[in-house]
Amino acid sequence: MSNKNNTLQKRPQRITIRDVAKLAGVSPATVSKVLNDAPHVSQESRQRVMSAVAKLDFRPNSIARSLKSRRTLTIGLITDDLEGVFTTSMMRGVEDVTSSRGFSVFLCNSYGNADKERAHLQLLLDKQVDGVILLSGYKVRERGAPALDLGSIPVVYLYQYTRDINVPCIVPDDFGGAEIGTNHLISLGRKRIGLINGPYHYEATHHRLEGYKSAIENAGISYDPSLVRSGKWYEDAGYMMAKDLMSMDNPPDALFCCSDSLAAGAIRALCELDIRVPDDIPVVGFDNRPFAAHHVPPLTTVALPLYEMGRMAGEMIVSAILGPTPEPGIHKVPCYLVRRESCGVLKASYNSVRDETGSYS
Amino acid sequence: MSNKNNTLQKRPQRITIRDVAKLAGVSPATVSKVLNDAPHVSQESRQRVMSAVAKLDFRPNSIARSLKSRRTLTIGLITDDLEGVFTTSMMRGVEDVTSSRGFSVFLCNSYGNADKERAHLQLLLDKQVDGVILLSGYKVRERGAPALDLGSIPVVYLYQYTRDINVPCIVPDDFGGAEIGTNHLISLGRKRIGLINGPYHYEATHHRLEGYKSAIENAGISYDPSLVRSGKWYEDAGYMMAKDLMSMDNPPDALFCCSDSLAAGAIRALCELDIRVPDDIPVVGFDNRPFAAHHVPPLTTVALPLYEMGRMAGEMIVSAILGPTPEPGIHKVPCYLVRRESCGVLKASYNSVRDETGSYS
DNA sequence: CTGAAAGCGCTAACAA
DNA sequence: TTGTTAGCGCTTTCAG
Repeated sequence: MSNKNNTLQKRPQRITIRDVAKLAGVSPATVSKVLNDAPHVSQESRQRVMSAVAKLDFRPNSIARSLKSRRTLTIGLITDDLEGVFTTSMMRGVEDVTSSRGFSVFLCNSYGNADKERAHLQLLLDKQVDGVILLSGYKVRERGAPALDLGSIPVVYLYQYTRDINVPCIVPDDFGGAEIGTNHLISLGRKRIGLINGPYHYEATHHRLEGYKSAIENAGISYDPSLVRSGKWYEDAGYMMAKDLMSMDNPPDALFCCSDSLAAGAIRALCELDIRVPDDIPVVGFDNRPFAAHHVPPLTTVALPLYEMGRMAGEMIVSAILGPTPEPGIHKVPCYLVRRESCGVLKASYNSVRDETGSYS
Repeated sequence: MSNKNNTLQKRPQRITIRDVAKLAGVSPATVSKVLNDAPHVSQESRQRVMSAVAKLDFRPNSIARSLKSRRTLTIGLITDDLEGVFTTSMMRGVEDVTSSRGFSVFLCNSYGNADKERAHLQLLLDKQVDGVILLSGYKVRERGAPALDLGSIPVVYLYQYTRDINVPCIVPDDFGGAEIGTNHLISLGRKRIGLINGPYHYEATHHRLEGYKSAIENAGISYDPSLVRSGKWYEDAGYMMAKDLMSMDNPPDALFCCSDSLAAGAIRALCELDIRVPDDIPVVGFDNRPFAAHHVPPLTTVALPLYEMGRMAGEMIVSAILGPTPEPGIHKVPCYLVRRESCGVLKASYNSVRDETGSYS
């Protein structure tokens, strides 16, 4: 039974390259060439094909094209935590870049579960994706490789350190970020800068400590380990560590906190101690979380370049697919300072930041 | 292996159904039948095929399958605002459901721009998606239809009212949610409940007002319009409206705010006026934003069922594709109350909510 | 410059 | 029950 008979209800037969060929009075091969900007087509044929395409509103079927060309112009994006606080900015970066290059992205959420990751990867492979981005909310990833062997399909790690050194891996420049934050406090004339850091099982914690030291020492201040604290990333931990630091005989004259939550907790502690921010103690945070702009006082903070990281991951995966092959290994994306009132009064308007306490108007 | 820039690199030949057939000593058609659990295959052939599949680690090529079957088991998810505060929960719901049904989802971000939406839809059509979900962060959508005619491809609207009544449209039950919030305050013995609402160009605003009225009147309290305020959704607006309400000769004895931001602003105002929350004035918010759990005091709030809405959208689109055809028109998903301290002391632990001020440990 | 022909990997009639 | 055949819609030699 020919399916010309049942064109009506189910899936109306779409226009094919043959229809275009017929209307233009050329062969399907010629239409294909025109569609792909291939050479060796007369101006005349090209014109006729183009107008036939326009007239029929023809669009080539990507599936058929992919089957032949073995390219789907499709990538998979697997995230550990779709609702993670850092995830969407990176996703947006990936999506912007890849879609501008004509790629589509399959969204997969693994919940950090290896079985789910494997299942998603399998499906992606079946669907012949051209590449995969593995995005993590900076969780510690035990595994150094994807949960499934991807064969020759390129992979890029986003916000996730890995032991697999043959693959590009995009992370923030935590060292540089810590330098920037510390230097800002130094530029305010502070000499005893307390560091409120995260737990040491995070890579970032070590890099940020080193960046802090580097800035301190470059300023000719000697590193004093008694000014350094480490704990969870949460608000409460910041509160505790700040109280602890301020109770020293020779307390710090500024606080650099390695997350905005820590900074919020620290400021709460300072508040309770009747220490004014920023007049007595300026405070710098890290991350540039949306709430930082609405904190009281608004937080000066070292911004994580999440969107840029996402863009870079997108560019790298596209590059790995279309060439040239990107450099494998760690790629650090610079952090930048966002100045707000927790480090001194600003005259102009703040850096514009999405309104976190209500983003719909 | 040379590879010029922008030259598509082809990947090595994968194992095909013919390889399996050869190894199993049967025809490709038989392999296909086994793979698709079709009848009329001997137990013997089935066994041999299965073991050949296992031995070769064969996986059918979805692209080839799709070309033939005209089904891609793929849907498109277009969001107005990938970084919107309500977006990811819904996305997660969609992803959970669709992936459990064997579908993959293409993620597209339109930035609320019709041209971008059109371009994405075009690409999705080219890639032969089986269905599309249009997700909005509850922005007002001027257009009542997708930016591109999708022909016979099913569409579901998520968190977005539309004039297109032939399509399923999933929204929260704002009316019911407002009833729940208001009733909670009534159950606390309050009689003059102030309503701090959003702007009237949102559908939700009207529904919530009606829900409030309904609850009030069902409780035998007569509706007093002087207790109702409307303004932007933001914190500042909540502050202003609360101040205004509390300056009345006969001020409210409770406040129902139609967003958590409004509630935060209202509480700030009450604080300034030395009015205690919840003892003098209990306050209920709306949305159950992550910060609500960490507010001081933690906010009792009417939760938007975002994840459930996402799941429902996923179920509907799958249903529209595989049958049975889902009911078109508006589907309201019930809101629910989350009790925290802004309405009275709680003995037990709070409802568990993701930690918003630092979700990584 | 153009088009006929041969597939990409899989499915589905239809014969055997 | 099985295998043969004929495509899905497009690309790509390779003769003409």
